[in-house]
Amino acid sequence: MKERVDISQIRRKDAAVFRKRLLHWYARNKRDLPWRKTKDSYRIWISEVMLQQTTVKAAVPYYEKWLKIFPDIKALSRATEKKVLKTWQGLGFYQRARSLLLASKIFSEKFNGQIPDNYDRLLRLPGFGAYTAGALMSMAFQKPYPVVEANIKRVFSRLLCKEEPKSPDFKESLKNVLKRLVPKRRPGDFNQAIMELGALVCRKRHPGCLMCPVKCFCLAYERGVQEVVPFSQKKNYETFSVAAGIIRQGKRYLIQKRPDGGPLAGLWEFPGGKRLDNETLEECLEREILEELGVRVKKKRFLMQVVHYYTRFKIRLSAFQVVPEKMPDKLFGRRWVTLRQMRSYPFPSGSSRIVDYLEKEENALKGNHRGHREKTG
DNA sequence: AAGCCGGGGTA
DNA sequence: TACCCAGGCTT
Repeated sequence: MKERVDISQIRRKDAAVFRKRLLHWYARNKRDLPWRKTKDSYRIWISEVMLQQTTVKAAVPYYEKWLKIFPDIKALSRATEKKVLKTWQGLGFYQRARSLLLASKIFSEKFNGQIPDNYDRLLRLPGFGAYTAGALMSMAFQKPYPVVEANIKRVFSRLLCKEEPKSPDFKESLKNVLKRLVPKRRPGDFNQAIMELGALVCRKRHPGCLMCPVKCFCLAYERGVQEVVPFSQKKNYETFSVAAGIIRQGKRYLIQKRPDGGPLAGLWEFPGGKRLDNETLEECLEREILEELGVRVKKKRFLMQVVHYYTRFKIRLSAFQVVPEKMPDKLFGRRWVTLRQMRSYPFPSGSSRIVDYLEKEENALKGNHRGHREKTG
């Protein structure tokens, strides 16, 4: 019986077979994704950053929208952080957006408006790690650099039948294996082909081994353990209750910017905070409003509630309409804004659903007004 | 090495 | 509901 090829010690001839099968499969089966229609390094960069820890489906509409607003490096480098965050709103990991803006300014000022064609230089830029630098080098500049990300880790943990795809050691050894496999011709297609194989065939659950072009290289498949390699582990969720105070003066609402460095930095929200173990939600609201704004709550009315899931916990966010005993005089960077103005401010997804509610409520009021006038007039 | 950073898709 | 995703950065 023919000996299975060990992909980590692959010989030149077998490596050629592996590449050929993979690229042939890719040419016939790749999805029609917007960033695959361009060779523009800026567009490829944007797509790679958007796709960090983000599914293709979630990234596509943001990619289209982003390029309309910031079509090139120059346009991005001249944008405000507020506009950049607003465009990114809902995509998560907002540091990515800030890093894009920072790096675009560096490209404009130090690299003649171009993305440098140099791995070590890229690696020093904000938002560039080993993956993104390798992706740009191979996909935008056609240089044979390997990349290691979630799909590739899963594909190779099966090919090699290794169970620890999260350890840095695995990542390093995988890089060395891939260095010998990445071809000088079409390195970007090769890297994308493995990722596409991971997304479409070598899936996390229910891998489609029968249609896999490289199953003859796969140790997990040979042993029949492709469903349980790599091993996954459970996480536990914690729930936080959060109270938010909606304070209005005429048509304007009080909003505040989340502090730099913390979670959701730079995004805007309503005053409020987490409920402590020893207090009710309404006590929490009163305490937070007093702590943040220095005023006591005179009247409060429950408006609505949303549950929002984060990666490691979830929050139950309750919005109250609040009338304070007196309007806060020291705003410390807070702003009074109308609902129309609020649309240009970036909000976290949970809070933006409160904004949706307020808009709906205001429209309903307008509707009643018109209806009333028509009836009486 | 481990924790943090988000939101949406998925079964 | 609990998992995961074209990672980067800090401690």
